[in-house]
Amino acid sequence: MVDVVQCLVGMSDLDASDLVLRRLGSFAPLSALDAERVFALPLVPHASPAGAELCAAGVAGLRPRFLVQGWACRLRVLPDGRCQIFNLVLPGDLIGSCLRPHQPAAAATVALTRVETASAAGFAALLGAAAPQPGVPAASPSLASRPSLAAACAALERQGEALLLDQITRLGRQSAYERTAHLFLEIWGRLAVVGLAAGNTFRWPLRQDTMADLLGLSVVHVNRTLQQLRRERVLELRAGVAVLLQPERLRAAADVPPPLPKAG
Amino acid sequence: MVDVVQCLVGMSDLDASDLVLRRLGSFAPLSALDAERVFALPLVPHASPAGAELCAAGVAGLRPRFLVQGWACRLRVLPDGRCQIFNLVLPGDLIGSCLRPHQPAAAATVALTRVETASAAGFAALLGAAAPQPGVPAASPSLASRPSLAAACAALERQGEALLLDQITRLGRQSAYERTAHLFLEIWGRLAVVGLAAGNTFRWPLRQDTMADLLGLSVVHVNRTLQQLRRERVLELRAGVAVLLQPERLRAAADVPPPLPKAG
DNA sequence: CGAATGCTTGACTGCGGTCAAACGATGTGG
DNA sequence: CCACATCGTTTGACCGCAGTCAAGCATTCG
Repeated sequence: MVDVVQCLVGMSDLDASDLVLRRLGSFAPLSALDAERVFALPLVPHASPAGAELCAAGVAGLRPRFLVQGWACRLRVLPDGRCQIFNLVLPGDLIGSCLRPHQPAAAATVALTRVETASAAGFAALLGAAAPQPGVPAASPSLASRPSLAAACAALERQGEALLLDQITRLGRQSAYERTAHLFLEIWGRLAVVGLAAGNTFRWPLRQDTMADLLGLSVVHVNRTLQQLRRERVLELRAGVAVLLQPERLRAAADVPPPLPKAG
Repeated sequence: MVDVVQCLVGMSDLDASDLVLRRLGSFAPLSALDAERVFALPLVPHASPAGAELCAAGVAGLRPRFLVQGWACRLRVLPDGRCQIFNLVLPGDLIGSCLRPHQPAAAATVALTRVETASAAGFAALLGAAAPQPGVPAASPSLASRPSLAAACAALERQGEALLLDQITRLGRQSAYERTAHLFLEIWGRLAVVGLAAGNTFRWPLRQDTMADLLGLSVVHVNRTLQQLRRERVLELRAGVAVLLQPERLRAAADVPPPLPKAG
């Protein structure tokens, strides 16, 4: 129960470094040295209100940042007003790329709730330092041989791409019901990694019109689909909190096999 | 007319190095030195038949390759047999990443026609030489100051992501007619960059069921949409050759503003 | 010549969009 | 404290885009 409260209230017990560390270590455990380095990063959170544009599309020279609190998303608005959300950005995720720094973003990033971000400049510097530094012989491929920060970062960005592919599959080949089920499972898993899910329960700050833009549906149909999930007692969704009552049924509905083979 | 024949017959007049050079230089012109370096690469083509899996999903340690002939795609097959194509891989495109080498691919790559690929190992090595570390440039910012190979490569991968976002927009927010129009425009532009389009005319080796898997439609409806485009004299599509009779009307239908602001 | 493959067309159905109205919660000023 | 506005959710009625099923046609190939 304490877990539930802590997770739902926010992150009062989990600071930014801890969060980032969990996120980076979620693919392959970091070495103690790397963990210490990350933990020592000065992650000063900067708050933005809901609706703020955290990153404009096409603007070059932006420094990557970590999202440490709240939810954001990347989206595009068509000339006629239609809007499509590409992916959600959750706490621990990177805004901008560490491996391709300074490249202009392909899409705008917008805060969906009040958010806090922290510059990842120090982290990017770590990446540059981690590989060639004294200690490890230069020419040796430190990327492959041991789980390093650069590898964690690469895995992070690779997962980002995999999530985009999931999104394409949802939109192209799944029904509204399947899409919705799949989305809840995805977010559940991503939040759990950074300790923001308490069992089957987690915060769900998305409005139904936002879910519509994300799932490629109309608001009305999102509502109908949620009603169905509630009626079937598969999902509980009230007051900004989601409870997955029957994850197995959700998984069966979503039909997609567990995404990543953990990979190294 | 000669152009048309050359482009439609294949690439007898354009070797692999030339192709790759055009592709890399399509974002920002390469310096003479870089161009020379690329041109000196030993690109030995390796042929695979249509249907061959060029890259399996989830397998690590793969070396990046250039596609130098034919069309391929990245796709996923759902447990129940439904199939979704994520993007097309056209001549000059990279299979696998140069900036994140050895990472397992998030999706399988399959040849749609007979294809020829050439290892990009030499190119990746060039990258290592041009910019000391893959990732953050150590001290001297060769990335930002002048258009280098690494920048070209980053732009390449960035465009790849932008195309995925386009695909998401198509599937999530556009009608069948709009999706189809948008797709033809995208491919036209991409082929033109590497000299594989003769004016409004280019090869189109896709079957209608492949287009269905790409556009998230049924074969029947792809057919109906193509019929409509033909009836309206906007598109000509016969014998594996596409002609955009009225690109402006296509653009109006696709509704998406010209994608990239050229960016640097 | 028949078989296989891919394209085309028609008839029917249904998922999901649109329009419209009502409802509940929250907030705000008189 | 209430009247009222605003915002998000909910529900119903209706409709159309696109899927499914099924058959027929054109080409290519064995």
